[in-house]
Amino acid sequence: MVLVRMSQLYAPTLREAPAEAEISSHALMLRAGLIRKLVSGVYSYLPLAYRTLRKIEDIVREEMNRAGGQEILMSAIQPAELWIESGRWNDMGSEMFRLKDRNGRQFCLGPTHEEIFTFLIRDEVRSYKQLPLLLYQIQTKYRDEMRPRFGLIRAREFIMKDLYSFDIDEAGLERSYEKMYEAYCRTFERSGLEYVVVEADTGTMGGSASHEFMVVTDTGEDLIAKCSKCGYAANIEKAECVAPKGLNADRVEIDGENPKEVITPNIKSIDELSSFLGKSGKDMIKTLIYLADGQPIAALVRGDREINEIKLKNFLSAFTLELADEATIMEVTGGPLGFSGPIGLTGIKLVADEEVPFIQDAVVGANQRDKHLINVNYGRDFSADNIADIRKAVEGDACSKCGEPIEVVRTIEVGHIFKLGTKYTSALGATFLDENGRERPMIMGCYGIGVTRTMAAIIEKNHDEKGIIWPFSVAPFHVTIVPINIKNSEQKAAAFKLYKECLNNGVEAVIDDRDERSGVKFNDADLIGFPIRITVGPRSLKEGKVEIRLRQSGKEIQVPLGSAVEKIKTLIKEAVIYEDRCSDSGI
RNA sequence: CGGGGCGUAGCGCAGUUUGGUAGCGCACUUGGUUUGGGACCAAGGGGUCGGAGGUUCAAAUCCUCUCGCCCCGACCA
Repeated sequence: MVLVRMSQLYAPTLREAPAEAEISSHALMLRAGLIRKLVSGVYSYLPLAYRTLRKIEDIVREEMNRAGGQEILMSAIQPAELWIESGRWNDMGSEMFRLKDRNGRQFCLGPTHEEIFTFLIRDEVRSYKQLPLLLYQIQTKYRDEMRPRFGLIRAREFIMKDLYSFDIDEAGLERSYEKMYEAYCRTFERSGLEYVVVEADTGTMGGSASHEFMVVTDTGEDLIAKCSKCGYAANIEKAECVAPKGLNADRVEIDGENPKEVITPNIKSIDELSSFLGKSGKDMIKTLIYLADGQPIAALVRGDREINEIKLKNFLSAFTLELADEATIMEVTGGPLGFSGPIGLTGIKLVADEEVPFIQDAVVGANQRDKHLINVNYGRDFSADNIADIRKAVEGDACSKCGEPIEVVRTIEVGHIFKLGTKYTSALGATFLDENGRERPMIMGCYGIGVTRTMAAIIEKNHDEKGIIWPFSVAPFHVTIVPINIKNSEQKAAAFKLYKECLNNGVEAVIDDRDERSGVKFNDADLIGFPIRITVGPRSLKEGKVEIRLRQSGKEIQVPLGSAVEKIKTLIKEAVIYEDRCSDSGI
């Protein structure tokens, strides 16, 4: 190991955070000299960051290998042909960085690698005897995000571990998936990250099941619903809502007043309608006109609810779903935007949320300008073609598993695992011969961990007002040795002696040999977040001692110079015992 | 892509309303005094004011176009 002197280390720290950094992890990575931005969403990883990234990668690597994965490395450049074969050349849209070679042949910078992994194995793997096969890489991915943000949380270039499993049947996929699930848990535990696993939507990846590994933090981009009682957790896009009970949706005993027109001048939103009529949004039905694969449909939810477009899209089995423009609304409903309602809507499919039939004497749009209808009841005045769970879950909703109220919290997605099935293997012709000599497509799974995003999430979860607090397992260095005054020969000699001893004992250390005031060095140490700081100063040195301070707790102890390294080794071991235990559990 | 904001020294900002030829703090260099939680004194270096065009005797400042960056939204393995 080489001497690392703070005076030489390229870790330019900043007193003030650049104005562009909005969240702690981003600001701290810039301030602590971990990263610098090249362009929007593209960053350079400086020595401290790169050391941590390699540590995270090593943990990932160990866990992938343990689970039977074999590491390979593929190019970031991929030919368009394979994406055209899978149908995703168009599906990925402008999120894909595309380029052409000198002959005009089209390529992309890989946003993900299902196609080329499948291509890699399709001609070589011919027999069930070669399966299961788990291949992975840790590599740079490119996505031209429409809105990069939060530093490394949503970048356009990022490091990712992606593993792909190929199995002979569903049972095999199930086993591979379980292994990966387990490996992910261990990876994040070892990285010092608290996480929750949630059920997730499979999105454009396709496939039957999927789990996301989420880190709960106020600055996260994803919302999840979780139940503290039974532990059920799901991405908000996926979180099921429980249909209301008690009332019978097919009730016939409605004998109140008939629907009546009311004049609602220029009242378009539920809020406006609510204050105009003095009624709650709960007593209204919101009717939204969507284009599903280009065909207009009407979606109905309670006035105070929001449509979950993912649920609606999945329910309709549509490829695309978007709100209809005003012209389409006029054409379909006969009225302008803001006055749509279910009564008299003909020729288009009506999908109502499960709550809709239970709204009594509801307010709905009249499909005419400035008019709404009151006293509207489902079953008597209108009915829907389908009733389905299409609303967004909200805080306090009943848990779909146990009925207790759910919590909605913000999270960062650090890992995502999918059961893909045969979507890619069929499209790309990755087949094998089974025991009976029959040709079958392989059953595929894919499993991603955002390495750079994980680093950001670790900081997001482990910092205070002074800076980063690295968990031992991913800290760029375990120890920083700080001589109070480097010009004092006694301190300097003691500090370097200690430092060499650290190196000889495999303790990862730096020495802050800068001719700075102690305050500057202490503050930088806190900012960078070394788990242990050893202060070599006149106070304790006159008794032959040095001070060991823990970043996490702020606890400080004095130990004789001669036994400092032993003490540190013990401290590191204690922090690492947990990792060992974790590594030995399970399999 | 829609809405909003911002581009002036490495970082944080003032100056723009009312045009007159660029400034503050931190950082940096040199010398000195200091040295246990971001020292002090002195002397310095560093900016085609994002870019292009225009108006004007004169543009950081006014006009037009353009590029970049950030935030909110829509989107997303």
